[in-house]
Amino acid sequence: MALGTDYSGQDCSLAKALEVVGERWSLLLVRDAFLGVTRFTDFRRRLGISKAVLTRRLGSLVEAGVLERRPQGGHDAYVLTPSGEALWPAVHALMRWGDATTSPRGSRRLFRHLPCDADVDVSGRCPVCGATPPAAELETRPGPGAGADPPTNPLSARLREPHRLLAPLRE
Amino acid sequence: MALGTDYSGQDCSLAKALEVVGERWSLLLVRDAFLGVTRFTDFRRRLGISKAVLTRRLGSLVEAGVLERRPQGGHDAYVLTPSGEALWPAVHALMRWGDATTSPRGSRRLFRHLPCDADVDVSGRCPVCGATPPAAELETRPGPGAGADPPTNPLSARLREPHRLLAPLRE
DNA sequence: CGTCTTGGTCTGTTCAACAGACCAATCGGA
DNA sequence: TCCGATTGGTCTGTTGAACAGACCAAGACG
Repeated sequence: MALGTDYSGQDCSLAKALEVVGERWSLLLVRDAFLGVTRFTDFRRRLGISKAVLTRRLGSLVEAGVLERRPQGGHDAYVLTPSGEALWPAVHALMRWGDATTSPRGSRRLFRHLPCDADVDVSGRCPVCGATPPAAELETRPGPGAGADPPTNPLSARLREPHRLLAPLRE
Repeated sequence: MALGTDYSGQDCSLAKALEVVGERWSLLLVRDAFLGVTRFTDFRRRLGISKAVLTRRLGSLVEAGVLERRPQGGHDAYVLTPSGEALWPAVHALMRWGDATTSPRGSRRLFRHLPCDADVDVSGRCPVCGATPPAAELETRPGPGAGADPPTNPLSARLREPHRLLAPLRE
C-alpha cells in the first residue's frame, strides 16, 4: 500500500475502508462510476485529475476489487464490481450530508426507485416499499439544489439527463 | 481552503462533503468523537497522528462547523456539533462496508438502539422501531469481528467497553 | 497516408505529512 | 511550596505524493 494511505494498527473497519477509498479522488471516481462513467478520458474530463494520479487511483481501485477493468472494443472500461456497488449507501450518505451543509435549496441530485417510482429519502430508503434499494434500481436526475450553469462539455450534459445508475454512457 | 483539499468546479455534494471530511485523518477524528474522545492528547494517542497535522485537522473541522471547541476546566474539549452528528449515517455506512470487505467474522463493532434494545442493521436501521436512529440513541460494543489483541492503552480499553455514543470519556 | 483521439509514462516542481525538538501553562504529589 | 509530569501546542528539516505538462505508442478516421 502506498504511503500516506496506511492507517495500520487501527482495528477499525472505518480505517480499513479509508485505506481503499479514503485517498484524494477515489470516492469521486466511484461516484462517477455509479453515474455511468467507464473510460479513462471521461474520468479525466470530469475531474480534472492529473493523468499519472488517475492511472494510480484506477489501478489501486482495481487491485482493491472496487473496480474491474474490462477490455471493450479497442479500449478498456472500468466498471464497479459488486463490492464497489456496495459502496452506494456510503456515497449516498456523504452526498446527503454535503447537501445538508452546503446546499440551502435542497439536494443537487435526486434518486428515484424505479420499481416504485418514488424518490428515496435522506437515509436512502424508498418510501413506498420501505427497502434501501441498491444502486442498480435507481434513476438519477438533477434536484432543486443543482447549479444553473450550462454544462461545460457533452459528457457533463449527458450526466445531467435522467438516467439509470450503473448504466454505461458509452459502449 | 488548503491546497490538496479543493475540488472546485464540481457541482456535486459529494465533492463538497469531501472538501470538509475527505482529508487524511478527518473522518477518523470524527469517528473517535462519536466514540467519546474529546481531548487533543487522546485523539493523538488513538491515531498516532503528528501533532502539527492534528492541530490543523481539528482547526479545520472546527472552522467547518463539524466540531466545536469548548473550554472545560483548564483544557479544551472538542465535541461534535449537530452538523457533525449528522455525519453518523455516512460514518456507519463506511464502517459497514469496511466490515463487509475486510472482516470475514462479521462487524468489528456493533450498535444497539437503546430505547428498543436491538442492534441496528447493516443500513443503520433499528429492526424494532424501523427508524434510523441518531448516534445519541446508540450504544456501542465490540462485535464478532473485533480483534483479540489486548488494548495497548487504558484509553482504547475504555473505548472497548460498552458505552453510549457521544458520551465524553472524560470530564 | 496524415491527423486525431485514447491511454497512458516520465520529469521537475510544489506542497502536505512526518518525526522529532522545543516550549509555556497547568496539574498532582511529596 | 517545589518538582516533575502532562497537556496542548509551534517550529524545523525531510520525505513522499500530487501537480502541470512534455512525450509517446497504438488505433480510428478521413
